[in-house]
Amino acid sequence: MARTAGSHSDITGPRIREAALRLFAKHGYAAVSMRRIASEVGVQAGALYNYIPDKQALLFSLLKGHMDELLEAWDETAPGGDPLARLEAFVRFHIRFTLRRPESIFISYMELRNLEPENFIQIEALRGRYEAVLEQILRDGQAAGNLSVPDTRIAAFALIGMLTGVNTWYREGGRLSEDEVAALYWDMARKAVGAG
Amino acid sequence: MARTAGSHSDITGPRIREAALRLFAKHGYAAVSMRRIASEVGVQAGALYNYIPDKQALLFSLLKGHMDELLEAWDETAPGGDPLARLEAFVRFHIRFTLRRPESIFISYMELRNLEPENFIQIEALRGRYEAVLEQILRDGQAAGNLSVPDTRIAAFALIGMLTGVNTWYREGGRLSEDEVAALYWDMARKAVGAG
DNA sequence: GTCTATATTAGGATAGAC
DNA sequence: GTCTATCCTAATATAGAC
Repeated sequence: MARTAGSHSDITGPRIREAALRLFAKHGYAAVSMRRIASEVGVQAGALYNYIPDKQALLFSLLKGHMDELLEAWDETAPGGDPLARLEAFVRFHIRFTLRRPESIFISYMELRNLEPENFIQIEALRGRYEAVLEQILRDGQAAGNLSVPDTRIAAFALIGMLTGVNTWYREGGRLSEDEVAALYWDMARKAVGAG
Repeated sequence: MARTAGSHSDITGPRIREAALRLFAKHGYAAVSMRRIASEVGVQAGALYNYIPDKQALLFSLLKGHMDELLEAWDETAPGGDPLARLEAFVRFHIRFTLRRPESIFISYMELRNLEPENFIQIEALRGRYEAVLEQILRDGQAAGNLSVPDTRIAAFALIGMLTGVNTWYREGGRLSEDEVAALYWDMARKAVGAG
């Protein structure tokens, strides 16, 4: 949808972020030029700089937005009570989020190395908070005798790695629904932490 | 170690590959220039082209070399017999390989998107062969009643994701030895597939 | 707010001297 | 086999017209 001229401040900003997210996920931050993003949006490269100060800020904004959204979504979802129920909620939440925001999940750890040091520190801190959520659930479950893992910290990493890996094979419209995928992963995750 | 002149064909070739592997893993293929690789090796950029036709061929060569090495190493390691023993061997093999070749493992799936189509197809085929190894073990174990997973294909992806994730936290010289890490992961992997 | 035009820097790759 | 020098292309970012 090529366009010619005029003012579209309301929609251009979001469209820049959408295009950048999609292109960064597909080709990588360093491989995507500002011209290419602009072309996807239907403007010239110079117009992007009405919305972002530079390319790095665009990447940071996408990652920061993703992590904030992830943590807020969990805070709204998180149940209390039984550690095992909380673990199941976390697993299903993570799978659902990963399936619905595959590009955000993808760049949020693929493009960490392209963040400048200050930005990297901020994103890493948010990531750490998310991992700590799972580790706390595992610790509580261990203390309550609901489950048994050799090391709560490493078990948390192992579980997140297992769950996030769904991105490598899942394609929308495939043989399994979102709920079926979540059920499969919950079955394996539950057993992995000795709550079988 | 800057150098000035002379002929070093025996060592320059391998050093180019080592430098490229390290830099690609740290910063990403697209973010690393040929000049930077040359600088690490201690030659000028033009000299690289005595060893490789272009940058893309360098990336492909690294990924191809890694996958070949991975598959050959497994063929030499793979035991026969009991599916559960084969599964344990696979888990320990994968953890050991991942810990010893973190950079190769890292770029072998981070840089897939920077491969040109023909090259991508080749690497994907090799990756598929490796995943098929694990899936066959799971199928055999399922048939023999050694283990129980909801879906052998997805369980294979889940396990590989879990195991490869060790790269995100393991640092040499940390509190855990390679064998201890392998034991932790084997414990979780074994339980995850219902062979607890 | 967007365009066109451009300053400036850096990239991949090659040519020819040594 | 490596160096220096360079071609050519493309990148980020900015300036000024509309």
